[in-house]
Amino acid sequence: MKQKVLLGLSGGVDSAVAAYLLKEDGYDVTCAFMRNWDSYANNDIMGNPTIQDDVCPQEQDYADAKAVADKLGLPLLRVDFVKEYWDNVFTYFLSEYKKGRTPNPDILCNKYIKFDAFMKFAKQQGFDTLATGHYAQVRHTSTTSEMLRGADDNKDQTYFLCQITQDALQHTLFPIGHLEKHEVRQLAEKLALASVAEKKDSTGICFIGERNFREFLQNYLPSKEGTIVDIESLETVGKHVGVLYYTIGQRKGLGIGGNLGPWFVVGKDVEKNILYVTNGNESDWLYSDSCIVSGVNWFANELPKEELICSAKFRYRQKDNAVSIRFVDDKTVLVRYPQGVSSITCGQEAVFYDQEVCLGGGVIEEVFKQGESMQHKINKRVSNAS
RNA sequence: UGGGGUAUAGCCAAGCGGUAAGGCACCAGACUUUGACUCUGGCAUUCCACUGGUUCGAAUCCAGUUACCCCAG
Repeated sequence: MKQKVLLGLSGGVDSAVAAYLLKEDGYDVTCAFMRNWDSYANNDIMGNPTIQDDVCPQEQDYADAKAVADKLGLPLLRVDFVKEYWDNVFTYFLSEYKKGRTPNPDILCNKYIKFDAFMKFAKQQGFDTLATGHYAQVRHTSTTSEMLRGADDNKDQTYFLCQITQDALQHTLFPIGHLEKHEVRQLAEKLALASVAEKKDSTGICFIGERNFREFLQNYLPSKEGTIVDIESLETVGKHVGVLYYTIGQRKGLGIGGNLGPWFVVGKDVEKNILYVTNGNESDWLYSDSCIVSGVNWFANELPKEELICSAKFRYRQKDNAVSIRFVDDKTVLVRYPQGVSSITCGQEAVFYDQEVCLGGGVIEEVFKQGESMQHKINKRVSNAS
């Protein structure tokens, strides 16, 4: 009997080709189009470039997905996790921003929606396996499954998948993970999947889309003007419109002119509504050498007992950083990188790799330099001056 | 109201008689399933504080006006 697979079909080229490959491999494939965001119900008005369009992008994506499913002769379901997305992803997203941190919603979307809510739906509907068009690979063994980077290292998406459970991984297929993007497009071309073959890669928050980000946040978090202070001289160098809208390492949107070159955000005081910046991208205030990562999801059954030498990414598409990590408890690791890495941001994810294997990842809680938290360094600098 | 100095795009800032460098900011693209970073392009068609003058030709020289700064009082 053919294995039943439920494939998330987004209306993009990757999942379309994944559908074809699964079918070729002899699976009994059903497709599902997911809708997780309702712009009107979710008050996603400001900063939304398509809010006035006649055809909303989601429906266009559905039409494109439908065309693919029809072309391949596969059934297409529609599923709706708008409530789950709001409750499990977006609520957390906003609460993190309110704390002055910078969350990564797409990692939560994979954890709670695609590989949890959607996975449960699949099981209820009698599917053995879930598939998606991610650039990632799974290696199944008798006891566990490993997640490997996608073969196209320019498109590798394991970073976003670091929080899915071992159990979910065991029931997952990534049909295009061994391909490179241009091969996927070629296949789509060859199969005459006209609706998606030349479609531009989607960007922005998954299921929400490209937004003017500051305006997007303003739909949910109030503006509150304040000062921008140079952490070096402690002089006011500009004004901001809301400390929550900026992130560590950010250059654009500060509006600071003058002759000192570009400025970068190094920290913020949410209470006092002050944004701290530094001059030049080589500034010491941007570089840290260790951090604490919490809520770690580790794919292997056993946690390493000793310090482990591996590599890490602190943001998507960042080059691998050489690190050593040590578990301080079963969900928390201390990550060290004495060479120094710039702009590591609390709330973002640190994801660990051993060569091609994605080991797991967790949320960056606190960032240190020479044993002192970057936040403390800022606080100390400010209080020493006053 | 003595003397000296400076006035160039939103902010800095080159230019010193031959027809407006550069940086920051900003805007637009590219890159990108988060936020960022990065890259590329655009950004004073000339009233270069203002008004006259010299010159084939001035932001650049001269005179006056105005504003600000500094040193003296």
